[in-house]
Order: sequence, then C-alpha cells, then structure tokens
Amino acid sequence: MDATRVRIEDVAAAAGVSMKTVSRVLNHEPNVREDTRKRVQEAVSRLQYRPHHSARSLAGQRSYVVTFAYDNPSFNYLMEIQRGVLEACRAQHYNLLLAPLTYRQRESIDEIDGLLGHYGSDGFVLIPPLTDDLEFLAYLERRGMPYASISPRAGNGHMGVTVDDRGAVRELIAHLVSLGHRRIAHISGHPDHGASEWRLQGYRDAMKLAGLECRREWLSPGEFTFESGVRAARRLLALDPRPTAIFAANDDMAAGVLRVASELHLSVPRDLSVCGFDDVPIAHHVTPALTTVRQPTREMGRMATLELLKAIREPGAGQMVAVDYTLQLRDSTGRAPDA
Amino acid sequence: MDATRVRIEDVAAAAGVSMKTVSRVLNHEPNVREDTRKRVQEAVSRLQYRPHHSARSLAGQRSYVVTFAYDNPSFNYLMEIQRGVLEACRAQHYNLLLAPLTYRQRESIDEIDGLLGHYGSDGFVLIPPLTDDLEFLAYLERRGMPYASISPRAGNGHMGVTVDDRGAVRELIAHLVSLGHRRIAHISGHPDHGASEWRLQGYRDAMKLAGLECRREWLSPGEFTFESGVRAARRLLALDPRPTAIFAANDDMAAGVLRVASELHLSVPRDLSVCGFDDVPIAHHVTPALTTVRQPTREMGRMATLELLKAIREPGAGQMVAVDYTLQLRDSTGRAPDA
DNA sequence: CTGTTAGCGCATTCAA
DNA sequence: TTGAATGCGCTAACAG
Repeated sequence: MDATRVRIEDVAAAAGVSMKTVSRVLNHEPNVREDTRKRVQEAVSRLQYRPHHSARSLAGQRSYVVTFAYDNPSFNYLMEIQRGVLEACRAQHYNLLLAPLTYRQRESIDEIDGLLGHYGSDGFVLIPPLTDDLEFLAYLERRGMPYASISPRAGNGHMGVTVDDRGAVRELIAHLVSLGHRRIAHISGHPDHGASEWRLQGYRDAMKLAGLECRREWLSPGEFTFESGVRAARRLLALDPRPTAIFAANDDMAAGVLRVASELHLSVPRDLSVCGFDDVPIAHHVTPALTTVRQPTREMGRMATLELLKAIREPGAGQMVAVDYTLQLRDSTGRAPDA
Repeated sequence: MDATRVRIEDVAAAAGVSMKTVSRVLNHEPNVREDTRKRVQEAVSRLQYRPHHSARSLAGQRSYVVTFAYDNPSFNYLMEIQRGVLEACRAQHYNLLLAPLTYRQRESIDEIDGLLGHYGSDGFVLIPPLTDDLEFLAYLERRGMPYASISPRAGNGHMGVTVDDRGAVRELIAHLVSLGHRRIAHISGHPDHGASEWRLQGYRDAMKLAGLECRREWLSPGEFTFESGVRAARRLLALDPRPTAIFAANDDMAAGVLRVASELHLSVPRDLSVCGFDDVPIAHHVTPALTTVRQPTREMGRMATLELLKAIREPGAGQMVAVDYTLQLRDSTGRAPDA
C-alpha cells in the first residue's frame, strides 16, 4: 500500500548508527549515550518514523494489544470504562481488542482462546461480573495472562481499581434519613456483581446506625436492568404502609422506579424519594433528575489499564488502587411526606 | 513465551502438503483440490491451529484492521453501531481499531495519521458527522483508504448504508395528524448531520400533505442533546396557542421535552404528544415510553462493515445498501386535547 | 493444482 | 556503549 514507508534502517542510516541503537532509543532501553540518543530522536522526528506495529509484535513476541472483556454490561457504564481504557492504551501505543462475551457464557473460554491465539493479547482488563467468574480467571492464570480488575470481589484480582461502594451507600441513606425518611426500601442488584452485595451492606449499615427497622419486605431483588427496577417497584409500592424512599442499586433500576411512580400518580419527590447509583447519563435525563452516587468510571478504566501496562512491562508491578466516589444530590429526593 | 505454538509449518507436515497450500486453504484462495482442502482443514482443527495475526499482517502487507471513527456521538447510537461493526470484523478475522475524534476536530487528521502509522488500517467505517467532514474524506481518498459510511449526505460516500429518514418522518407525522393534531412543532437536529435535514424535510412534506400550516415558530433548532431538547421545548411550550404535539429529531431531545412538560405540569400524552427518532434504550426507559422510529442500528454497523470488507478484498466491490425503518408507537402520543 | 524461495520490519541474541 | 547476524510466522512471487 505504502511503498515509501520509513523503516528503522532508514533512521539508522540518517543518524549514522545501527538499527539496534535506534531500537534501544525507541524502547527506552539503557546503555545509549545521551548525544547518540538525541541524534536518533531527531532523525526519528525528521523522517516521521513510525514503528510498524506488526513487525514489532512479531519480532518481540508481544502483541502490544490489551483485551477489554465484558459481559452483559450497562451501555453507559461500558462506554465510560471503554473510553478510559482506550485513553491509557493510546498513550502507550497499545491497541485495544474488544471482547464482548455477552451472550454465550458457555463458549466464552474457547471463543476467547480462539480469538487470541497464543500471542494475541498481552493482558486483560475486566469489569464485573467477569471479574468474579472463577472459571475465566482460572483460564487467565493458566495462561500466565496478566489482568486488571475493576471493582472485583475481594480476592478475585490482584491489580486494578476499587471504590468504597458500601461507604457511599451509607452516606446516601444517611442523607435520606436526615430528610425525615424512616421507611426506606432497597432494590438490590444482580447477585453476580460484588457491587450488589456491598450496596446492600451499606444500606443495612445505615439503617442500623439510624436505629431504623429493616423489614424484609423493604428489600426487593433486582438485576440492574430497567425492567427489573419496574418489577421491584411495583412490589414495594403496593405495600401498606408504603415506603417513603427507595434506594435502587443502580440508576437504570431507579429510572424504572420513576416509571412506576408515575403510573401510580405518585409525585417524586413529594410522595416518594428515589435514588440510584453510578451517575450514568440517564440519571440526569429522567424526570426528575436522580440523586445518585458518582464513581469516576472513565478514570477507573484508565487507571486499571495503566496498572496492567505496568505489570506487562515489569511482571508483578501492578497494584490495586482505590478511587473516590461523590454524592450527587438532585431532584428525586426530598423531605419525607410524613415528616 | 509459549514454546508450543502451532505454526503453519506444523499443519503442513500433518496434512502432508506444503506451507503455501495450507495458506491457500486458510485464505479461501482458489486452485486447491477439494480433498486436499479437506485434509488441510482437518489438520487445522485437529492441531487447533490459529494463524498469527502479526505475522500475517507483516507478510501480507495488510493490517487486518478496520478503523471505526466517530466524533461526538450519542452513546447509545455509538454502542449499537460498534457492536455491529465488531460482529462483522470478528466473522472475517479482522481486528477493530477505535478512533474517537471526539474533542479535537482540528487535530484529527494528524492524530489519525499517527495512529495509522502505528497500527495500520485497511479501511474505515464512519458515522455522522464524520461521514460529511470533507477534509477528513479528502484525507482518506488521498491515502487510497477505502471507507464505508453510515447515513452520509448524498454524494459523501460510495459505500455503506442508508435509511429513508424523510419517509419515516412523513409516516410519523401522518400518525400524529390521524390523532387529531394540527399544531405540530418540530425540534431539528444538529446542522452537521444530514439526518437533521432529512427529518426536517419529512416534517415539512407531511404538514403540507395534511394541508396544515407550518408556522415558523413551530420550528426550533436543537443539537441532538438532551439539554438542547429542554431549551427548545421551553420555547415551544411558551407559545400561545401551544403546540399539541412535538416531534423531536431524536430520542435524547424528546426526553428533554418530557422533562419540560413535567415541569410545566403538562400531562403526556393527554395535554401534549411527544415523539422522537432512533429508538435508543432511553426511548423506553423514560416515562411515558416514547413513540419513535426504529432504525436497525446494529445491523447498519454490521452491513457497512461487510461492504467495506468486500471492497478491501476486491477494490470497487462495496455497495451502498438501504435498510428499513419501523415505527414504534408507544405511550407518549395520543389524541389531540382539542380534537 | 502444488511447492520452493525470499523477504515483510523489527527485536534479539552474542560478539566487539 | 555499540553493531552484525539470525529468525519471529506468514504470504508473494515464481517455478514446476
């Protein structure tokens, strides 16, 4: 396609050194005198030299590819993470391979194995629930494939990022309590996600701290989808006495609660307060805008990837890092009707 | 790293043929006897042979990479297209490179050029408004880079997919008219998108056909964002007499209209009918669920990519194909209040 | 229809 | 601190 491609050889000639020296400079290896390094770098930019991805990969026995694996994600969450992962890859001249294992859990191991071949990927970035899929993790370990996990359950990943979901929910519920709410219901998330558990625990913690009873019927299971939020809300809002506030474990389900409230002619937040978690775009596009917890999703994708890249370069180097959440108080929460 | 990689040579030995014959079978080239082909395929699957992506790319002077370029997209639209593109790439053992040119229009050409240098790319898939960015298209042409366009303006792409937006809107407005609406307003989309123009034309066509006046103040410009929908709706709903129906050029803006209606204590659809376009997930997650037009977004991504891959294989082979829309009548439209 | 030979552009020995 | 040779796994010419 491009006959006039500039090769490492051309750079070497232009700088009056050998190919290997150029290679050393490009890969930030030691043992190059400072002025030779300068000469090489100048030649590189003068000739607009770009290393050939495939050639590097073939000779170097590395793919320069990071695989982002996901399964059944919320679009908004996925997109934000993906952007972060992409940013980090770009910055280090890595390529991103998308691995949606969306439908066929059963085939996923073989499928991925086929896609990657043996040298297809230098590492993985995982999001829940794949972070906790023991079969999948075992596969990665077996292949000696490094991976970074975003919000894994404790023990299911040695590098990546975490957020204190439990503490966030404690704060959120405390806010509802401060508005006079006492009958606070919770719609939990998909059981495969660690987040569901942490958010439930946060809810329990907060209720206990406030000295409020935590009736079983205030608890309704969901699956992180809008529709499951609708189903759960129907159940909860049929109770007598009705809860005055509902905390859904994510924004999609909270949007479902708003839908049911509207059907029942309940005004939010006058008759019912609603809050979610994640702060995806839908949270401020529904009416009223949702009170929720913001986690820096994009940044989380970026940071997890950076840790992975560290580990690829220097095995064992990746860390598990913690990031902060922030409460977003908006229009879907207000004083309790009976307060 | 993995000493036991199966190479094409091993397959050749196992099948009792030469490397080149195996290569021919793998690449679906002609001139292989049927029984030799069978023998080779059997050896391939028995040894679980996977071609090495980088080696193929290096030797074949092709990258086996398709670049998906986008700029300032709606998340939902983007995700659906991306899934389609990915499916098509997978099916043909191509790899996908994401090129978000989101923020720095100005730098995009250089940026992409740099990326191309690093990874190489055999072709591009474009979505609006990049489909109509003349500078960008010129760049691609200059490099002889094939590209497939999704919903480009007429003349700005020779292969890809199109939908009859104009006809769809005609049908949609006709439906409103049949419900007794006569004061129908329109919030148009971002001027850089051909779709904005087509949808506006469809609106005008339909009003004319119904013999309805098409007042200038019924027309309010938007930018395809939720917030621009809110601004436009505030203007439209302050008019006297008020429109009884608003057609927003996409679902995000229609969601903005719902927000304003709620603020003004207008009941939808009793006091006001609202409809959108695209049928992204938010369309059925808002309350009430939006009447809208569904275009098969994912399929469009897939089809555009398939055309591109055809053209990569055989220059000049890609076509512009048309896909169908379908009306989604839901709860946000009803009889006109004054009908 | 099939096989042989020679690189693709780079990183990696090992020697200097 | 540097350089020359060798090969990563595959495909493209050209033979046969």
